[in-house]
Amino acid sequence: MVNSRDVARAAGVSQATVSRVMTPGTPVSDATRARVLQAMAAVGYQPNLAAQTMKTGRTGTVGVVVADLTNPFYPQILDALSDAFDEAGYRMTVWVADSAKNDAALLAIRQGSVDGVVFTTVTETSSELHGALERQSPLVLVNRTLAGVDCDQVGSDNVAGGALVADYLVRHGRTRPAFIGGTPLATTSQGRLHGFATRLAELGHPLSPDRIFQGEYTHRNGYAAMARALDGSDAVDSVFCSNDLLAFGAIDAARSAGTAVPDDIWIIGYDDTDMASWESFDLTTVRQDIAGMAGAATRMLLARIQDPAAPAEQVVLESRLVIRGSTAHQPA
Amino acid sequence: MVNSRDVARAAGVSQATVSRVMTPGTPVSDATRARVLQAMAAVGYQPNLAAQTMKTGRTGTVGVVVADLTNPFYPQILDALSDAFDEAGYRMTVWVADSAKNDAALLAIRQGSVDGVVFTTVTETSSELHGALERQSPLVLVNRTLAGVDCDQVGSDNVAGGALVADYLVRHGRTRPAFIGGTPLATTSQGRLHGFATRLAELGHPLSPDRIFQGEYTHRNGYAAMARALDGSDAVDSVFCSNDLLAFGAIDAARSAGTAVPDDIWIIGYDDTDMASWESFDLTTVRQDIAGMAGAATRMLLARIQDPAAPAEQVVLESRLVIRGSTAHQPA
DNA sequence: CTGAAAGCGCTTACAG
DNA sequence: CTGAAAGCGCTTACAG
Repeated sequence: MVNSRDVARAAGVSQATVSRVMTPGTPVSDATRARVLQAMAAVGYQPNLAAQTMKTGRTGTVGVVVADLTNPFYPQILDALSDAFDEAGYRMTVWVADSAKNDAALLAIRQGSVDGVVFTTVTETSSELHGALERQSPLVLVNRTLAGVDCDQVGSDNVAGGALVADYLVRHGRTRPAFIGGTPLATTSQGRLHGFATRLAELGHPLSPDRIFQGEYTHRNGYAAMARALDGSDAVDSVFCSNDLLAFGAIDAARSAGTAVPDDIWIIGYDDTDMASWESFDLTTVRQDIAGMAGAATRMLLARIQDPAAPAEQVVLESRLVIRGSTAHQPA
Repeated sequence: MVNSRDVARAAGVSQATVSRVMTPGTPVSDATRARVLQAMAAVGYQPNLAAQTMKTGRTGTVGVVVADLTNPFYPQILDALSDAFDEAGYRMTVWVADSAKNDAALLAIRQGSVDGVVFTTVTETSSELHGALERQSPLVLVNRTLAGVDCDQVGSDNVAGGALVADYLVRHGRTRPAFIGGTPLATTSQGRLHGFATRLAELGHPLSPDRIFQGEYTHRNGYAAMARALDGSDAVDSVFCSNDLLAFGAIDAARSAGTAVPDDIWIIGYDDTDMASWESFDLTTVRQDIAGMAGAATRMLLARIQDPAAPAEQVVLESRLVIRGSTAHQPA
């Protein structure tokens, strides 16, 4: 591998001058700069990142932890994060799924292989996480957030989102809804259920416990839960799924059972992933501003890397209901 | 940040000894090792990766370039690659989409920020790629491959896959098929079309040019192409889409147009992504062994990193047709 | 504006 | 088995 010393030799300058040419804001004469740049091109020089990192303490790489990529929400947020970090000139190391990866990402900060980490999928307050925060490791929680934890967080108002759905259903006379949720460990699913159930109760149509189904955020579970909901003795007239993936499964189950959507049953999802608007699903869903979440997370992480001691920021994005064909009514 | 010198001080040994404790196969007495390990734990030591990289020339990180994550094929292969590299103890830097990212990944090898790169989405023979190969940069092409390029490649036999579909359709009397393909730049789509058209001609039912539709690999394009195919004056009785995502769009278009699948038209995809088996699509498709591709690519890249000068290996995986409800017949 | 030199935190011959 | 020392390839005060 050719290094800055080789370039220096070729250009007839010192190694330090080569380094200065690469560092914006350092004084180098135009003539010298030109000679060095030409030498760099001639020998095919690329600065060694490990050496730069060792001197500067910055890697130019951030970490991102995503959950299960079979949930289209994660590819979409990963895509948006990729664009944003790319724009900022950062590389992105990705850890996919399973909770052990959260700790791997935190370890990476300590080992100096990333400058900071975005978590899209925190499920609980681990001691590792607390340790990282005490060490002022730059990290941002996006999507799944943790109440009472003092760190940068970007989420949407899941409670309000759940309430939105309750309002909409009751307003249109759908007073016997079921709830199909993700794992209770997911703070997103918790919030959506809470907002939904609370508002239903306020409106005089409390959600009965046997109409609450919870499991992993998978198509299969959405399908299975819907099959059970349709099987129940008392007729369910609508289903609120705590994400789109579950709703796709629910729609498929309804289709298999010969239950018409929306004639016999209304189905509502959460996220507004690209697929929600596909004709196969045409899903009414609570829209999350995925690109907005990614943009805010990126901005916050980069700011945090600049100033690890700054006060933590919490961003809550608004969500809104997008009405499509899996329910029959336009909003009032 | 605590370094190995701090640990040495705490353990009452030299810094070199601390380093030896971390390096398997180096002689350290049990007593010393124990003292050092205890000191490491006490001070919360983590070795600095940039320093290790500078000495060893290895980063322990590989790069992966994926295209558009809205195509479920890519999340699936990314997932599989993530598992495989994780198992091997490597971190994974991901570049998402657009062809400029291929060059960014090649640059990363030269800068020493990754030890090697897996490309899932090469579209053409760029000079950058050739330069990288001359430099013996460790890289593997998976999924999209390049004939005549001397480097490690893992693909499936797209020509045979296309022929498989032609055989199947003609055997069941579907002799007026259309082809909906991805961008002609994608070697995958090229091969599938080639195999399909060639076999159709051999069977006496040549594919007419006005029944060939090509565009980006998106749901929208699958939809639009199907709409045009259904609109054509001469009746198309079947459609072969060069990936599942296009086929999902095609199914949605048929659904919107009131064209029954498979009664009026048969639809076949390629990939066998998870979604292909969802009830909404129930898609007959050519199955690619995605996990097998990822496993082979990982194995080959790690071997290449060990020995950059070894002869290149080309792996071609078999594909097979998975019959589902978007076509009516079980295989003969 | 430019060079000589120190040092980031490791690994690894070289002695002992 | 262990220590002292060199060096990986940069950045950045310190002189001039």
